[in-house]
Amino acid sequence: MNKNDRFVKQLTPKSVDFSRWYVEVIRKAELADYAPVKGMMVIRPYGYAVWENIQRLMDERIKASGHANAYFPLLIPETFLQKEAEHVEGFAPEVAWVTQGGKEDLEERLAVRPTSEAIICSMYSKWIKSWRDLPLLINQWANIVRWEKVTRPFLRTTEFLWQEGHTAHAAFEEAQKETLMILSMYREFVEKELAIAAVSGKKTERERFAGALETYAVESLMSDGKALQMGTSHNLGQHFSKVFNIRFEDKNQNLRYVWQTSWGLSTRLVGAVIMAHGDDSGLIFPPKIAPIQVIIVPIAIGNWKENVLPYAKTIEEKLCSENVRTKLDGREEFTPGWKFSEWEMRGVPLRIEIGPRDIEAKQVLAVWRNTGKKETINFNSVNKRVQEILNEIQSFMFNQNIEFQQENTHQTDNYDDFKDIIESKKGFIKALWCGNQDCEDKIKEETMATIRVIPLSKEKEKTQGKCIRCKEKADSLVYFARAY
RNA sequence: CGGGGAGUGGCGCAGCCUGGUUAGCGCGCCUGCCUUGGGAGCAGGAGGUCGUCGGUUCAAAUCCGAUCUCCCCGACCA
Repeated sequence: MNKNDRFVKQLTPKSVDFSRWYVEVIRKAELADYAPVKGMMVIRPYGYAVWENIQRLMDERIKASGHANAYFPLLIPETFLQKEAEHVEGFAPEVAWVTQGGKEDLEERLAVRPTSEAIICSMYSKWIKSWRDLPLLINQWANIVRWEKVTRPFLRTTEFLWQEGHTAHAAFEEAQKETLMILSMYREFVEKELAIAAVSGKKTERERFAGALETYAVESLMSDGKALQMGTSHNLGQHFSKVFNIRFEDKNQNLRYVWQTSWGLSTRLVGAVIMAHGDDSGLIFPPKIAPIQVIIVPIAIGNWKENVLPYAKTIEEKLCSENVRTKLDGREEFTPGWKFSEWEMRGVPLRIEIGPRDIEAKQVLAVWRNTGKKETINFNSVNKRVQEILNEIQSFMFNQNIEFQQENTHQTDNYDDFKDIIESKKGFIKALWCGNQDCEDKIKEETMATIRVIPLSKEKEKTQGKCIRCKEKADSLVYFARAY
């Protein structure tokens, strides 16, 4: 067995078995581990660091757009959940219930929140009395429990972490504006920070959030060609304000119900980053969210501790002082080759090698994780150049993902072609649709593809024609895909 | 929740069909020496009531039943 065989044995190649690669790389890279309760996982420090970066970058945006963070209770009385008919019907199958406190049975059972509309609305009805109280713009970072039948680490777990924004407005137009503002914020976040190309738009009635007037979503393609919802933004209309009695007196002394929105994105995004960017050697993190952006591997030869290590430490300190997340791997028990593979598997975007030859030449060797490209950098310009390279890697990864999305976005007006593409090539299919839910259901039955989004910017000329399946007059051009 | 597969030291597996010494192998781990520019080598060592509960038996990792968890494929979802 040669060295390469041995390496391959450690991680199922992505190209051979995508699902297996996914769960293996999560465990080997120590992102997460399974917990004893079905569908629950432990997010380990390396995985949690990714979430913390996502959280930080998202939180900045949430606050910059005028929202404030708050925290609402984990447990929701059953009667609260039941107020909005569609809401309770939608979530009933996956709610976990608390029925006992200590040894006493509770008079009313309590839901472990599957989402917080009910509890937040009940509070909003107390807080909102006047037009002066609006808009109310609150976000919370919280955990959520949904008793899903099938679970996968990060993508769908029984408990997950997310942010959920809940806003209340005086007019429909304001709520709609908020809904779409958040939608574009999510998309910008996904593309800029996660380096994943996205499409955004409205959901069909079938895919709409339980209780919402309209649901919008950002969707991306994973590298197996399946689509993943990256974030959703809902215009709740007055569905909740009417049942929770959230009213305000306007400037003309009329009593009115508020218009609401809610929106969220979750730890699922960690899974998205894994699936969108990884390769046969393991993870590849976009620099913006990488827990470690630069790994320094000293080449341990001879009395390297005297020759090499001090230089390596100096470089580490320099980069850290510039807020580049840098780690020096000075462990003596592993060879450089072992460390190379290890940090590649763990997705560190840039590796810096420094050995006696480099010291001699007053340089370091930088190696790109995504392309394998190598570049020598003079000692004096390490700080500047490393930061440039990290930016280059970020945009390279994004551009590459845009290309991937383009290559895997097909368009057809022939249903047989449609079936063929979904089966063989996967990816997005842009096709005309009549707007009829029955047709949408049939397409799902026949092809397992669903409508991911109806793009907002309708290109008028393209929406003219016939529905891909029923051949009735088309209502809109939509994105179909098989989805997670 | 339906169909399929799997649970044996940290990881990957063999053993089970046909019950019977001390449950074995590779990797990892610990100690020492030696190495280190793409997963080094040698020597010694630690670690397992075989997922859990119950049954059959003189005797169970092995046979039977139940249950939990994981993986894959469907129906449901961030």
